[in-house]
Amino acid sequence: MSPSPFLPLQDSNPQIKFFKKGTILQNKGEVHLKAFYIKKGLVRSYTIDSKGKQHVFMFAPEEWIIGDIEAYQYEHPTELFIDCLEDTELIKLKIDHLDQDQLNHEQLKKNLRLLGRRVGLLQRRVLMLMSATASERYALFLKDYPLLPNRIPQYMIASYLGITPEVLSKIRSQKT
Amino acid sequence: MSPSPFLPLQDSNPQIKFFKKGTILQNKGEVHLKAFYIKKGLVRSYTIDSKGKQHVFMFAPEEWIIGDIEAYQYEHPTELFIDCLEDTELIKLKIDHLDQDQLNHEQLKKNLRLLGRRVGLLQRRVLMLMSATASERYALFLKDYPLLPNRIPQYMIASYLGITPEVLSKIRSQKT
DNA sequence: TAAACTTCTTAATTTAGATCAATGCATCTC
DNA sequence: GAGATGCATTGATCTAAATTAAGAAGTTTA
Repeated sequence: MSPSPFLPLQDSNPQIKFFKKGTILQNKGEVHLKAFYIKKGLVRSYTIDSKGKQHVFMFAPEEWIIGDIEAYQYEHPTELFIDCLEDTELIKLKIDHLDQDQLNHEQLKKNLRLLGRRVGLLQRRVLMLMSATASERYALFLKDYPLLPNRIPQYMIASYLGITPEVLSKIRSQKT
Repeated sequence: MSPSPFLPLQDSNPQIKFFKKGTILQNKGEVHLKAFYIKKGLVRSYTIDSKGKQHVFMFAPEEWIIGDIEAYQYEHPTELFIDCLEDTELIKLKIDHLDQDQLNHEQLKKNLRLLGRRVGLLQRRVLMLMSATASERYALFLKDYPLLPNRIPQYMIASYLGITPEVLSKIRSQKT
């Protein structure tokens, strides 16, 4: 797993919430968005395209933050669903905690580093999607996230990589 | 064009530099990275993959900032080349101006918004690369960047969209 | 203005990966 | 413990887009 992000703003009294596997935390079309800091468990965000197909945008295991920064920044309803892949403990954050006035200097700098890393991750993902073959994509995924494959169904990994589950299955069988 | 970013840190005495079309501003493998604020002209970043093929990562016209945040954040040599597509006036920025200590509260908040928008742009790009057909990609590009097509050779637009110039040519001829 | 590059277009061929379909296993659950 | 549901595997097609190739315009340069 890549170097983990961190909590951008400690609520004075952060409330940990519990959710069962399968719970939907955010639906497409919602406007007043939250972000979620994952204490324990595994969460994912995804879109559903015009043909009804799911595309995994990201996975968030322990210590990650997940939310829709795009919708927040550009002020429109979210395209992303967010749901729990495992029983999960998390802290709800207001997404505008990123740049709120009351934040102090240190907290703002933390958030900058957090966002910088996210930009970096996305840059690598874009370049991968533009140039890598199916098996190169899987190899990169294993390198970046060595621990996740055991916790995530393969068809979701395939979706994250932009390939079909059938192709991923074939790649894995060839690798033996 | 999407809402434009802005200068994250005004140097007390910013030095405008001039470069001719074709000038390379950054080479793959460089370590002490700059970012560039474009006053006038057009600049692009791209990678070259193992088969020698170019992939355009982004275009930066007037008022945009371009650099390699990924390499900066993860502290490794850059994968990105940066060059001028037009004669260009720009201001060189230290890339660590993003989160440097001497920045005041307002400047940090500006930088947060800047990075937030970049995350948003990249999120949309990832989802596009995962789900859109060649002609859907071109349609999205025209919507997001209505002014750029006249300034950029088509084979570079194709590269940005992750398709071949031949396919883009066919799409454009059908659209008439 | 001739030669040399660039860029775009068009068409024929190939291919990686998608789609479709059938089967085998686990796990739930009633 | 019988049926249902969810997921992985395998193989047979299909297809969108890549590759290859060649020529037409347009631009630079010398």
